[in-house]
Amino acid sequence: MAARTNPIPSVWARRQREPDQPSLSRDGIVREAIVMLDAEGIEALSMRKLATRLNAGATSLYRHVATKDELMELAVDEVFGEITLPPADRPDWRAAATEAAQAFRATALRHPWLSSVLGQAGLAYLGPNLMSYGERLTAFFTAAGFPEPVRAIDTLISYVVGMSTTEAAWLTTVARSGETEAAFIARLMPAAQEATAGFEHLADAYAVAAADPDPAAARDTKFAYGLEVVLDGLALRLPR
Amino acid sequence: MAARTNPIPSVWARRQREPDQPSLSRDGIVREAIVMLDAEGIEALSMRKLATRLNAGATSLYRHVATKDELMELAVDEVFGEITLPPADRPDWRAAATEAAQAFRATALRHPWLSSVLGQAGLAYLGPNLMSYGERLTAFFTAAGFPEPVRAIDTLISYVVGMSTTEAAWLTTVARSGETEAAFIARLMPAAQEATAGFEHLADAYAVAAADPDPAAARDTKFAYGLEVVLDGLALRLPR
DNA sequence: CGTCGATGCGAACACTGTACGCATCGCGGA
DNA sequence: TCCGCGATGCGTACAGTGTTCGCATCGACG
Repeated sequence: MAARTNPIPSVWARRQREPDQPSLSRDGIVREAIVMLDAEGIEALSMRKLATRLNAGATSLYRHVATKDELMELAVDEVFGEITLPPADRPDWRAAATEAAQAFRATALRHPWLSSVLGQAGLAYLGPNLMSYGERLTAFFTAAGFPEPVRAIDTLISYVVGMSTTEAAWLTTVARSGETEAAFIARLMPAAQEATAGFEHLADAYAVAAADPDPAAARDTKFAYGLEVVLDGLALRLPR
Repeated sequence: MAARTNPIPSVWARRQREPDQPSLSRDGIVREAIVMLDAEGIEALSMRKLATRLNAGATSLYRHVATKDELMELAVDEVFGEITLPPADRPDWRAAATEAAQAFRATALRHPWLSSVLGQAGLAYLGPNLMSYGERLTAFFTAAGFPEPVRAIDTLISYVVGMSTTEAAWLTTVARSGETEAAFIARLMPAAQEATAGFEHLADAYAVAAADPDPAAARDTKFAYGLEVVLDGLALRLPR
């Protein structure tokens, strides 16, 4: 670090530790990967591009991460850490479940690549943040008096995962088009009309959906509707 | 095929139409792709390997299919065609919905790669078989008197998709290990115990699940439980 | 000062999806 | 009979991918 007076050229070639980029670290790699995934989508993430962003050589990443799949596992668990749950002593299980479900959906939509990874790997990651999410959710349902709390949360998060991943995939398609959601729907309508020709119920449904001026709000209420359905069904399982 | 006596070399070089392999066709390509996907998983499917299986050159496929993504779309819609729905005049909406849900799950488990594709592309494919599935499902709920049949089926298939894709991803992981499901679970237990250390509810749940002698049956009842929950919730939306 | 484990990285390998241009085919018209 | 012509097959090539290997360099410790 001290200025050496030695004129040997190798001095200039010698790598100097950059203070703002404290070399490579597992966490740094994962974090930058998430930034890239959010910004450019899952198919744009390559080890080489990621390394370039970190001012590193492509293969240096493999000192901190065994494989790209492992990197994705770490990224998934990292974003699961974003999900904030209500405090454990919340008395109203229904409000708590609603909050938990909506928090999950919010992060799934904030990181649309998540649905791709879940489709390939499922929820079997065993990462600490996912574990803690499951644990706290189970605690809510146990405290509420559910006889089979694990079954209950499996049902709930199946719904949440199914709706959120479908939604995220849709939003990814929209984003790739570069248009607003409403504009994309409008452009899609001719194809949809042709595809639903002969299917009267669907044709109606598509027409109604396409006429909605605020698609994002429509998705919100659609999610909320299904969530209420599931919670109603679960409430019937409560003793008394 | 017949032994020609003409010694001109070009005769032997001339391509002979194989009768059993009636050259390339879009349907044939899609069908063989599905066979490969089922047998070796989604990451094993490459255009070159698929072409080799069809006794074709790699780039010949592009005469019938614009891109690999398009091929996957076609494959997805093809397997949606496998889903058999109960006859439309079935009076009991609940039985019909159960059958439809179970049929979906069955094909999702028979073609585990489907969940990967759905994670990336969602259900926005507009393929004819998917359309017809949606149409007939909507018809059931409309006939049953649901005020918002589209909302109802969105909720139902969100649950079904969420549970089925998670299950399919799990089964893929198991299959890659080459072990039976029970053996794989047994081998996973140490890691799971470590991962759930400090999470008492989860630790219990994992221990109980690992002790089950028939994991496949356990998955069946888990799916059925959640399905009943959703249908109960939906039943509350029926007038009267 | 010398050594050692950890870290970074350039080159290379085996693949991938796909664009391009040429060869070949069966067929309809002159 | 011959000629063209559109459809089909395919060899080559390109730009990229994840990952392995072996070498260079580093900071810390004896």
